[in-house]
Amino acid sequence: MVKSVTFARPQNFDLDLIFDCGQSFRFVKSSDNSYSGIAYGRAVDFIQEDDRITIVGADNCDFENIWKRYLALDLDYSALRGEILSSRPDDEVLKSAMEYGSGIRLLRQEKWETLCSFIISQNNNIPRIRSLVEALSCRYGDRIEAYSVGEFYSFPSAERVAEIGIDKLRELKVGFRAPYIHDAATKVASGEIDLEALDDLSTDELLSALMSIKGVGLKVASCVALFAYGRLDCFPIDVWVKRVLDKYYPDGFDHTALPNTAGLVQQYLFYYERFRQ
DNA sequence: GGGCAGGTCTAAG
DNA sequence: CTTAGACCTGCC
Repeated sequence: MVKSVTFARPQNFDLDLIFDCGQSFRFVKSSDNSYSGIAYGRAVDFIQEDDRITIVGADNCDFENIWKRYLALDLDYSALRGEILSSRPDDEVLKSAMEYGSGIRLLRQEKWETLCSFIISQNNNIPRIRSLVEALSCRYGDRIEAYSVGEFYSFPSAERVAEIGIDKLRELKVGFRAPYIHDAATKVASGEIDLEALDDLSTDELLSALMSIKGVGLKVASCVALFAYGRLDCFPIDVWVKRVLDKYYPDGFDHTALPNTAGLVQQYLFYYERFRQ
C-alpha cells in the first residue's frame, strides 16, 4: 500500500514553474508529468491535477511536519501578489513577468543542501549544476527507498562532506569549487556555523554569517537565504537579473521598498528573462 | 579552438 | 572602494 497525501491545489501553484524556475536542482519530471526527487531525506512524487496536488510517499504526519513548510503552504500568494501590484502599480514589465510566472512558489529547502548547491552553481550552467549535485548525492549520500522507479540518494550531510576531503571532491569534477564546498562543510560540521540557529538572525546577520564561508558571496548567500530560509526580503542579483534590471529599469530598481516580496519579484523577473519563449 | 555558464577571490590602482 | 583576470569543466 503506497502512502500518499492529497490537498487542494492553491492559487499560484504550478509544479512546472516551481521545479523549473531554478531554485531546485534535484527534482526531475517523469513521463507521467509528476516530479520525483528527494528532500529532507524523503523520496516523494508530486503529482499535479487541475484542482489538487498529491504527494506520493508522504503520510499526514510528514505533510504537517515537512511538506507544508517546504511548499510554503502557509503563505497566501494571492495576498503577496496583491502587495506587489499595489507597491508598483505602473510597472508593466513586472506585471507581465508576474503573469508569465504566476505558478511560481518559493520553496523552503534544506539549508545545507541549498548552501552546497548554490556554491556549485557559481560560474556554472544549470544542467551541470544538476549533474554535480546528483553525483555528490549518488556517491556520498544514502540510498533512499522510493515507490517510483529509479534510484534515489539523499544529499550527504555536512559531516560526511567534510570527511570526504578536497581531493575526493575534485574527483567529482566540481573544479575550483572543491575548497569552497570543503570550507562550508567544515564550518557547518564543526558547529562554527549552526545553520539552524541562523534562523533567529536578522537577514543582514544571516547573509554575513553565510558569507564568512570561502566561496560564498552576496549572490549565493542571498539564494540560500531566499530558497532555504524563506527570507522574502532577499533579492539575489545574478547575470540574468542584472540583465533584466539594466534593460527595463535603467533608473534603478529599489527592491528594499518590497520588504515582504522582493525575493518573489526577483524570481518573476529572473524566470521572465531567463526562460521566456 | 575560444567562449561561455545563476560568481567569487585576489591583486592592483 | 572599484575593477580586471583567473578559475574547473564540459558543451557548443
